[in-house]
Amino acid sequence: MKILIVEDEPKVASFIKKGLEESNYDAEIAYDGLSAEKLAQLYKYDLFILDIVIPGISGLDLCKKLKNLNSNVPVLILTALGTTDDKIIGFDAGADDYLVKPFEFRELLARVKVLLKKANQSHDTVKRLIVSDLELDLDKKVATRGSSHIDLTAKEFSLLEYFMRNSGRVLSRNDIAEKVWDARFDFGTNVVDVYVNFLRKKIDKGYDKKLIHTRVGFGYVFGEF
Amino acid sequence: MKILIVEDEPKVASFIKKGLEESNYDAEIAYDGLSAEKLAQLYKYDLFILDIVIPGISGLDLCKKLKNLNSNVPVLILTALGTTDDKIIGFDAGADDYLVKPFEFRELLARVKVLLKKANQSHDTVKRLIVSDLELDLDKKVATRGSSHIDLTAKEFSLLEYFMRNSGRVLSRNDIAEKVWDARFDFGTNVVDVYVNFLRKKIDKGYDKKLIHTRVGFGYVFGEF
DNA sequence: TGAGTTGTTTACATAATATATACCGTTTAA
DNA sequence: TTAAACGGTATATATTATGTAAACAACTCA
Repeated sequence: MKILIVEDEPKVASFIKKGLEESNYDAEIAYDGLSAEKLAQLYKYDLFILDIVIPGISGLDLCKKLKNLNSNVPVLILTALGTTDDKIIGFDAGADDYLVKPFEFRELLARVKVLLKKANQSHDTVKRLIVSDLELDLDKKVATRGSSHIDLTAKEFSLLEYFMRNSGRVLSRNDIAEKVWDARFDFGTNVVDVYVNFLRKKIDKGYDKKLIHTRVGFGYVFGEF
Repeated sequence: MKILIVEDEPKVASFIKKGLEESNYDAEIAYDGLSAEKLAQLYKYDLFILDIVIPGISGLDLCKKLKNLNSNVPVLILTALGTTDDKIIGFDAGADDYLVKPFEFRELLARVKVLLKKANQSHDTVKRLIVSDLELDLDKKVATRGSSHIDLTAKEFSLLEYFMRNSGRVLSRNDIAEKVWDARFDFGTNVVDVYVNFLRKKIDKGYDKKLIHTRVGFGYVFGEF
């Protein structure tokens, strides 16, 4: 995770950088608006931390420019300007969060984590999928419901993964066959039904709250109800 | 955009509710943890605003539960507990933002806006058709009128979808039969009438404003009148 | 290599549910 | 007033889903 810190006070900048690096983030510093902009054009960052009062352009204008470049990258404004008016202006410039100096580093870290988590979710670096009390470990290829481990075969696993990644959405047999079995078009088989049955036995049997639901005429939905 | 406010102080709760409604958000209040949980299971919210100190379970536990239900829905913690430790605990519970009372409403609004923007961006695969107070969720294959869920069969669903996509236009039985039943030409059957009847029972029965109207000699129109 | 094991798919009987039809009473338009 | 159009319901038919068994395939280890 790459973070760009835009801050003209060297002491503050390196304090933040060190702290972030201790938490295994990859942090860089730009001491003015112009170099920040150039860096942002050259490299791909996952988060910007901006001071408002910086040499060159204002942090707010920089924020707008960065958002123009790629509005998906979150911006956290970190500044001494703490009135509500300041904050509103910051948010209007496109900031995703606004933290007032002086601040405790732990809070900054927590907020950074939240901002990066969001970006990640859409970016698919997730190691585990969680729906209700069911957890699917994508590395270990096992599921856990409540406190009991559930072993899955390869097909069961990919079916469950597909279900969990699309929980709450009704999936037709065709959708499922396409994604899990790479089947082109309607093929005269009931593999999907059979595997749904297998999964139910392993995941839902014995539990009050069922997670696999059939929508007659539509397909299946995964999730709590 | 539907927001659930969990706050036991009636004054504070309704203050927030009014403010949000002035900005055209659809806000509801739960005065304790248990009812909040139930509401969250029944309805789809786009944001939760939680106080930590509430009757029933703690706001933090509630936050965890909500995130388990659907981690995509953002949670903003709004509380009087303002130490950094409190905040860290809040973020650890899965909160997306943490605002300390007393606060200026404008700041809350700005933060709410940011949280909803994000949710929309990443989660915009939810396709819904909306006509009047009726909503058809194309992913979940359910309709919602006012706040009550309506289950539909496959044929009912595709008929309603056709209606909603062509609301305000008079649709002849032939049009409908062609699109929903793939029927070529006039066929000696009354399926369309029967299914319109089924839909009326599920959608219009008990409501003052009917959405399905018959144009004798022409067909049907869908929409408010 | 080949017997045993496990995983995957097919086939089919049974059950659940949706859909279509037929019918009759009611409303509508001329 | 009358014929056509529509609303509503019961029932038969067709479709869709479940669960089991067995066939087939792939992989394991002596």
